[in-house]
Amino acid sequence: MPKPSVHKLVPKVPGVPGVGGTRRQQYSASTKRGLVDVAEQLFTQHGYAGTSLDAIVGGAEVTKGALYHHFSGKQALFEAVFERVEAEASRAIQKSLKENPDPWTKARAGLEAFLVVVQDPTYRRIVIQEGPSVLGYERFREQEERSTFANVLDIVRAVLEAGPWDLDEDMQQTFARIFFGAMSSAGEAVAGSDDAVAAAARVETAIGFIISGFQALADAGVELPESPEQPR
Amino acid sequence: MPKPSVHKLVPKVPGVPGVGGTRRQQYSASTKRGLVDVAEQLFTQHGYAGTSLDAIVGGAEVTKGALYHHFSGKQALFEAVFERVEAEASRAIQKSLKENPDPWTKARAGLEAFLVVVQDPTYRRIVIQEGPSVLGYERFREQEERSTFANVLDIVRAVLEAGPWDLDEDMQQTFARIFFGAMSSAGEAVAGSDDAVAAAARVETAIGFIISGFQALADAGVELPESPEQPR
DNA sequence: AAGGTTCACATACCTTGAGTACGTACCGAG
DNA sequence: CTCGGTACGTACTCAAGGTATGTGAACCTT
Repeated sequence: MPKPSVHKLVPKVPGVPGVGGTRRQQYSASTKRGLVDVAEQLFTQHGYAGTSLDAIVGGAEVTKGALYHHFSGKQALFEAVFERVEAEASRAIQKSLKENPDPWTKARAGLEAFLVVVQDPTYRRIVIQEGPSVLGYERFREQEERSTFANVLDIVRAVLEAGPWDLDEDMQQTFARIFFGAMSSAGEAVAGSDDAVAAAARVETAIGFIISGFQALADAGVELPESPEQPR
Repeated sequence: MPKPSVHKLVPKVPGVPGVGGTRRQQYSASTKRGLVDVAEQLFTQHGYAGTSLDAIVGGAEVTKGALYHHFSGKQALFEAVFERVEAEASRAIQKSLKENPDPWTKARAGLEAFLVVVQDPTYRRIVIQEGPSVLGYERFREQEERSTFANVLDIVRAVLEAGPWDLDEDMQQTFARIFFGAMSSAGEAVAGSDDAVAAAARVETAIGFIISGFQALADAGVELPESPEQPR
């Protein structure tokens, strides 16, 4: 006795198609989204290894057949969750960067947005904690490269170009990496703190101080040593 | 037919005990070390999830009975590996800090040592990549707190005390966190680079520049905003 | 409108691997 | 010498990821 479809049947009106594609496509996309939703929730709560596929398909009220129809396996499902979480975080940060032409205030706004993102339990668990292990370092870096890290790189470029220095691409990337790591670690400290508000204030003070150091060097016209040439 | 012992029998001389305890204790410690050795190697190569206990006990030429006699499970075995890797890294860094009384040169020496450590594939895989996921964030942080991070905190304290600022404990911790994250991320960039030497040089240039910013602020006598009071 | 085709699942099964229960040999104490 | 306990080895259980195959509903064709 096969289970009846859980989808509510909507009458098909030929001239008025649903928002996207045919009914089958809509239903398919719906169950797929449902799986990712449940997976995101369970992965956040119990981690990757601690979440069984049975629990996921049970929560989504489907079976493993559905899961393996949409995803090649557990890891692929995690990757879908990962991408969605990363994308949302990236959008949140970019949004805060809009309408901040001045690089210095832009940097501080970005920092603040990043500190908010990194306190989201889902982002912490999926991206920071489980991401490197589940995806492997290569894929993890690839994903970050074109989302959250891209934002940081953007900010760092703006700040560096405000100074008297002329840095090549590698050097800009290096500075961005350093600030990205600093902000990640700082964000973790904030999220792990008893008093997140006070901790966030401390972080902003500290990084603000570092930025002030940059400004001081910029004002003093201090040169940066040339990026060492690659002897190939 | 139970397998015979693999241990080479050494004659027991009552007056001259082996370097540590009785023969049984030596054998026991030997197999335990063997398990950790093999586990470290396999975890580094194939990751935590990708390494089966059968492979570990096979490599160590024992059985699961031995493994579960010494460790409560797979995670406990990983933790033993983790602690050893962390301890070794910490010792390497501390060694480079000896005989560097000046805080600024001490900071640069520590940075250099850290960049070497973080290029070790074992450290990268066990501590950075798999650590947070396998141990969970709490245990991971606990472990780091009293090893590698302690070194960074030490350095940061020395640098901060060289300046005109009087920072409370929380603020010192915050700065240490930030620099720890910066150095970790920078180290990963170095390790993931095609030309590790050039990348390391860039990192040292960049962080050196940041430190210069500190020195500039210190020389100018710039005050740091007071750490916000905890309202509770 | 009827029929066939394909997609979107459901069901049943296989396999791997972590963990457990229990048996046994060897070391050490008396 | 023997007796107790430690340090394993052996055989099993069970959970969980993955696979093979069946089935009905939706789409397309005429």
